Amino acid sequence: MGDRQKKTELFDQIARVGKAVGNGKRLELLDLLVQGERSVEKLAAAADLGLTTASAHLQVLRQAGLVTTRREGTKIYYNVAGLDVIRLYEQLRAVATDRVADVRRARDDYLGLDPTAPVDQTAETSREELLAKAADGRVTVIDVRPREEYEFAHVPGARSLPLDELAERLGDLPEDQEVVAYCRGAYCVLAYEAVNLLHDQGVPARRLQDGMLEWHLSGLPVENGQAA
Amino acid sequence: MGDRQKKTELFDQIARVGKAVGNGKRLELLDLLVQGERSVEKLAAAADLGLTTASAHLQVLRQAGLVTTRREGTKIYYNVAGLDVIRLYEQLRAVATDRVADVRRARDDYLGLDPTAPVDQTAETSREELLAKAADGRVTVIDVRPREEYEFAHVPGARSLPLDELAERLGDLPEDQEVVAYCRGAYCVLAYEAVNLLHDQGVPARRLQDGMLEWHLSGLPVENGQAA
DNA sequence: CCAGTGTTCCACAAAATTTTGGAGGATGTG
DNA sequence: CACATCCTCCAAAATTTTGTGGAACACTGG
Repeated sequence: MGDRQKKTELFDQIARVGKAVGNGKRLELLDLLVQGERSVEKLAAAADLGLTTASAHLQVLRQAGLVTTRREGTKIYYNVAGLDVIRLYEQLRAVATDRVADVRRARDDYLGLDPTAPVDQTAETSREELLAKAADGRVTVIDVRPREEYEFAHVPGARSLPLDELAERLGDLPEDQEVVAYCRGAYCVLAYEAVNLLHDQGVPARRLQDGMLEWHLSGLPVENGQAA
Repeated sequence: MGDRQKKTELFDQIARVGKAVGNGKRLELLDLLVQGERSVEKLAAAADLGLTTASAHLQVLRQAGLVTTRREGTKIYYNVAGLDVIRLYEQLRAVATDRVADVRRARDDYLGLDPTAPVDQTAETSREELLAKAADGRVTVIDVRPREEYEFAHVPGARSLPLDELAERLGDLPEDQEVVAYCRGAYCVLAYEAVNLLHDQGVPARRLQDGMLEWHLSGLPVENGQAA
């Protein structure tokens, strides 16, 4: 009971899961999968990887139990294994952001934020605030992610308006109503860009704090299916 | 905003934290540190590592922001950086246990459990049950970890009775009262062994569900300091 | 200031992971 | 059945990580 060799074996086994999240590309794949299932082909393209390399990384994630697969015809769709995996990913991101200055720097750089500028509180809406306003119909919520991700899961009542199409479909938005845009999560640029675009057009717009990932983890309800 | 290179850089940075928990020996070190601060020397001995190897692993953990150091005279004590790190560790362990059959096998093997035998529910006490009984003074709670760990943090009202000393100090236990033993956490063997030993001596004993790690994460109060 | 202890830094060899291209398997289509 | 598509498996090359001694460094006590 409890000898050296078995102890090492146990920790090595757990480390397999750690190793799986110990590679930037695999985290990127996981980040994509959190938004919905995808084929190997799509994942490879989105993460800028060769097909075989992507496949190899996905095998590592699969053997660590973090993702599952589903075959449909000739394609194989990958998916995160469950909410616990999303929680692990989020916790990893939280620790990284809170504890490592380089991570914050890289994030600010990626999001194009000026770390010296004070955060503009009025540009963000909390989840609670959004729910309250949405109940009264006082706000238009737009999901600026690609349509497939919207279809997989979205904030109840939100409309799909992918960033690509936003500029040409400004007319679809109701007049004189505040717009709240959201995207994948805390590290997603789409909503930032959407809000900038809307502001340039004189539309009063705000960004939802974080995004779908955190909405999910908060245990808030989610809708799925085709756009209305 | 949001170009390929910066995205890769961001995920690679986050992966540094993932890599840190992607090695069995580092997990073992983390597991020790969760129970309290320790010098490099002690850590190396406990994890069965060379001094320089242990030091190297600790550097990786430190650069990932998972542990902090404190100098006291000639020694350097390592410590986990915060509750968020413990939460990450626990989440990793939970996912590993739930999602990977090999992890469960390794755990059962390490703990000496028979995976085919039904779990003996009566052998375990939940945290809630323990708190209720402890309030009435109907139970003797013993902490069977090494004394330093007890001193660093323990369940309020528990007595320190390290497994090493248990056999010779049976007389210290009050007669005719149930004994509940606990140790480090779900993967710690000490409490299992303590309960076995007590049963052999005819003492009615049970094991606390999980251990100090989970107690901590449940947000329950903790005491520290010398043994009473 | 010197000796001694505890720890980190450095450099090298060993081991593991990642990438890549090609072969091969499963499924669907004409 | 032949053929196309999508993906996995395999093996070799490129890159990282790990383990291990010795040198260097920081602090303490004399």
